Amino acid sequence: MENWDQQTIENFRSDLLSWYDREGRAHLPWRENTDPYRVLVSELMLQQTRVDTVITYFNRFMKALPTVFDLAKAPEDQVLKLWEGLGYYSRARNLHKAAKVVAFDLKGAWPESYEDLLTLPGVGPYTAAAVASIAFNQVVPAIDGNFFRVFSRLLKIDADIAKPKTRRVFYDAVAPIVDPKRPGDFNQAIMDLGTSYMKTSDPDTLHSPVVKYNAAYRDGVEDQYPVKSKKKKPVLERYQALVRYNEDGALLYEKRPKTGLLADFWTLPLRPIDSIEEVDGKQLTIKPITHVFSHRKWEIWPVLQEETADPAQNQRYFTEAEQEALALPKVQHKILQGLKES
DNA sequence: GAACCGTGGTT
DNA sequence: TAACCAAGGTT
Repeated sequence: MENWDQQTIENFRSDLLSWYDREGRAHLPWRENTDPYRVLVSELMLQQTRVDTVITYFNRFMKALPTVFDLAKAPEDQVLKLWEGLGYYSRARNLHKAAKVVAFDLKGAWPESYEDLLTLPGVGPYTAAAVASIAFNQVVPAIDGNFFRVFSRLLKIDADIAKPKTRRVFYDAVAPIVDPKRPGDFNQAIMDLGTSYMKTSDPDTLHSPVVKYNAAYRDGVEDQYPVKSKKKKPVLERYQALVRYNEDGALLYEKRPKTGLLADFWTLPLRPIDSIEEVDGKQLTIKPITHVFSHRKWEIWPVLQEETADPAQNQRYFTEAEQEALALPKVQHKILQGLKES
């Protein structure tokens, strides 16, 4: 691992920030100002999600709920509808909870320190540091995937970034490097660097504004960084989706459990099947509907049912108009699309 | 600390 | 296509 002296650190800050001032993504909507509410909403949305995807959601969200008080007062249905399709829905519920804490418990007085921000639901080490530095000028490194990638290459840090304890290694190495005058811009500059000249695949390191600080590139081993162990592949699960209409043409849905995957969302009733032979002649599609989550792969066979008994306690019929007003997960939209095409 | 938690784009 | 990746947090 490299160790920079004070002069190198100061030169690095200067080169990084002058590049950021020239070529940083100042146009991103959440960089319009440093309102902590806007910063928090954007950071929650950006967790494990691409910038291009978030832009549309962010603008729509801010237009519907412009202040932390608007969000705190909003019904959860509205928040989830604004989040529909973004995934990781606990983020939306935690953001809603955090807004209630700030608006109601704290009367709009935002926590400004890293430690205090960490207490908000959905706010972990990265997000607390991002909000603290961007909105409140606190000098802390916002260690995300970009940060790991950029500094693993610059400093040749060999620790596996998939391991939780590695965060500490990076924190210790980089905390002294964060610019004390412009910590928020420093962190955002690292992100911009990490998605441009120092992106994951096919980087353009030679033309990077900080190429002269890049130890991995200097030594011809840049492609070995960051060190990251592999994820496990999603496990296949097969289901029948029960397709049942009532006399009004409304479709039967079932509420998912309050915890776990797609917690508390409505989908068609899903019944596990152990083998393909269990799907009988009533199936509605030639091919199954497939959907991949982060750790599971669903294979779904829609099967037409007769309207028989009354809906169970966790079931309800929804008309088409009611379905459109609901926040539904992507996999449910896929099922509906599959039915329409059959 | 490993497993869990969505979705869409890229290789 | 399967694997990998993208501004992580919670349990």
